[in-house]
Amino acid sequence: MLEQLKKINSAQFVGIMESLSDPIRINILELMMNGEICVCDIVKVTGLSQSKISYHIKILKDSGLISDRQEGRWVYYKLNLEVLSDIQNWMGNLIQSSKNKRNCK
Amino acid sequence: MLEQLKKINSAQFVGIMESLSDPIRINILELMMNGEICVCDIVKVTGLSQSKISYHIKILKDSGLISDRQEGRWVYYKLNLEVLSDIQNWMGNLIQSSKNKRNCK
DNA sequence: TTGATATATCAAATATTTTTGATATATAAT
DNA sequence: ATTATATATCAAAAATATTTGATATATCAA
Repeated sequence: MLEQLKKINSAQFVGIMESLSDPIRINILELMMNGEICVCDIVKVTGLSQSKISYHIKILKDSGLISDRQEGRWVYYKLNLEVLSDIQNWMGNLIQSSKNKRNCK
Repeated sequence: MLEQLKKINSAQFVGIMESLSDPIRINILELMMNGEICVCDIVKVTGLSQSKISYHIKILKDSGLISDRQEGRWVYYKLNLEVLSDIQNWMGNLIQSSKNKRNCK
């Protein structure tokens, strides 16, 4: 099946969608658009508590959307663009399959 | 700003991600890939309770991802492909901006 | 070595989402 | 008119997710 060529499956997709389903996390991702950022800078910019930011970052990391790199006391996080592309493709597939199979209208 | 040309904003994006963050709802969307489907058929195919399906369908509908059409006793739902495209574009923008702004590596 | 900073984690409190079973409404069939 | 079917909605219960404040660990600076 062509399906098996897909990089992510339905369960992974749900996991990533879950990690995107919160405004704080979207905000964090948007901050990462400019490249790497450390936890303390996210805390400063957002004004939210450190433990709250750590909590949300963990969810993003567990879903695979971001990855980290430690440098001394700091941990820098950045977007995993490949995973975002996978999601984009998954949606593209859904759209395409729908268009092809659509029988009426 | 070019930003204003975007079809959906960050809040709408979160709303749609929320509606995608549940396996039952992804399952329902996948069923809609084949075109319109009524609630009772979703109930039959999934084996889940009718009120549960109605609950999840409402979330999908409220986010704008699906739309409905009544025919007699039946209500048929279908994917809103334009909204899916909007989401796909939103991700594309995030990816592109990230690539452009990325300074290191 | 002592003190300060960055981050993660934990348990308890809160808040939100989901499930369940019951009921309501509309449509159609007998 | 009565009965059956499709769907939506509601309130209570159950399940999950998030927030909060405290504490632990590691790194660095003085």
